[in-house]
Amino acid sequence: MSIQQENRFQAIIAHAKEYGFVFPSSEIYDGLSAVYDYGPYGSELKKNIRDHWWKSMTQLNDNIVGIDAAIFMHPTTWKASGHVDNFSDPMIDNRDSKKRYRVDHLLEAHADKLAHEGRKEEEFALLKSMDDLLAKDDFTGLKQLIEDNKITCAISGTSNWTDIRQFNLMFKTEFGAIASDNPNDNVVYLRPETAQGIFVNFLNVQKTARMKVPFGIAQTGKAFRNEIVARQFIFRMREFEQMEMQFFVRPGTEREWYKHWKQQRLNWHLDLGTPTEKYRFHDHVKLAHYAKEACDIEYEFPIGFKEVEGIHSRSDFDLSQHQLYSKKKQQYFDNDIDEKTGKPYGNYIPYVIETSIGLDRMFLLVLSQAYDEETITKDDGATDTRVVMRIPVKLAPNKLAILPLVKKDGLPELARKLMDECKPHFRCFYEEKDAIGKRYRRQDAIGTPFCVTVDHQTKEDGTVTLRERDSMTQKRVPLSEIKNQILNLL
RNA sequence: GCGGAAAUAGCUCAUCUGGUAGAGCGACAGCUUCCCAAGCUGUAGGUGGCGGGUUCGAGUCCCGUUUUCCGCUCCA
Repeated sequence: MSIQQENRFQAIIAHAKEYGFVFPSSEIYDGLSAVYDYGPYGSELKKNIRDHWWKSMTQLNDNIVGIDAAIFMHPTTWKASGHVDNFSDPMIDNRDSKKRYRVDHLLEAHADKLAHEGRKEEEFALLKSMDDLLAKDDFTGLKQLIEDNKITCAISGTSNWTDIRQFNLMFKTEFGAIASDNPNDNVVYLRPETAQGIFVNFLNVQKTARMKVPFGIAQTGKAFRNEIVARQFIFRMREFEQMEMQFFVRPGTEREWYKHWKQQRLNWHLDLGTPTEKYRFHDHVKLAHYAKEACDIEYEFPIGFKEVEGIHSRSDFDLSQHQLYSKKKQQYFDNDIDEKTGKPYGNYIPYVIETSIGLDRMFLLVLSQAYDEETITKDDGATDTRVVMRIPVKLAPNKLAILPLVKKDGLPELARKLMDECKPHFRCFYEEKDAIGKRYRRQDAIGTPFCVTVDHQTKEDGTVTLRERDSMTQKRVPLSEIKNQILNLL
């Protein structure tokens, strides 16, 4: 990463805070690591991104419907999905090599070694002790076990171990107001992904909305993960928001749908005006256990190319797992005629293509793409810098600023009238303080695409100046046409 | 997690070798102003990250701690 890019990232973070887009969480208490709050303009921008995604998914595709599942889900959900097993392992670090190990892996490796040396009884004893201690979450005992067996790090060769720590990637909380003797009785997790809320509702949605495969279910919502490293601003947060769509298809057609959605999703990004060269696909070579094909859409952030969205061909893994754990059939009966057999396709568990985009990452993408420090030369030859957020019109927090040139001679009254006319239709901002140039710059800094200035000529011929953010050009437009002109651009 | 650096007003910074904190910008109020910020006047805002120590006296020296940034590490 170059110094210039580094500075640019810092500048964007500072700008986001100073202009009410993103604040560190609980800042007056020194903040909460990897948690952020969205301010007045940030919350508008975020909402606009979410709405834009939602509309493009559900309104523009008649075979996609939305849901809003709860963050709390039955704990078995996460056993079925594999999260319980994969997201909470006791770990230990070797202080010399800085290498981190899963405790069970470390002990099992040692047990293997014992087995190879023909010390079967010791092997079994070790594994049994390990299982007992793991079941009790006895980390002190486990560390003692590692030390007693003189297990060393394969890299440093030393046994200079840290204490054992549990890495809970999922947040746990207690369900029910009454405490139980066994705390495990009441455990629920804050969902680490929104997808499972879609999968467990697959049949509810299919039946009630009378959907036929292929169809999709879209959802936006918060998800929670304990990230090990908390850095990189809102790119990596413990509480974040996903926008996911699971598309259910007939087995055997997943390939073409995967390709379809891969292209569709890239088009969605490009449609916002971002140059193609800022995007690239990253096809996964190593696939997760459930995946048949997977890729990321990466955007060139100031910190390099990073994943914004993932498109995964998940096979029937999720629905099959839920069928297995819930003992409820997750099948769909397909009445369409299979040309090969002349009969309906019949019952099957659909395959799934997932598109999953991080709303907060998309937000950061928009900020990164929009932020610009521009040097402009004035009429007298002097130079000046302008910080402008070139946010796409449809995403901008404010669409229009309405500014009387001076706050007298009846100009504020005319401006207020326009404000009243426009504000039911799109978000407007009114200001009569300070010099007009200063007000323009303030709007540039928060990405308002248009400013209308009411001046004395308005009183004579009913026209105002409409000033465009990116080019700073202005033209005279009849006051009566402003509302419709802006509406046409949204 | 390890190593390094930093922390003074909303922002950028100053306060020489310890003597009880200041500027510019910004914000707010008013004046002025007929189209691209930095005209005028006024106002607000700091227990100098937090805790402890040395000292007659600490923003300044020492220790601890927290947070942030950088590098490495880790990452479903």
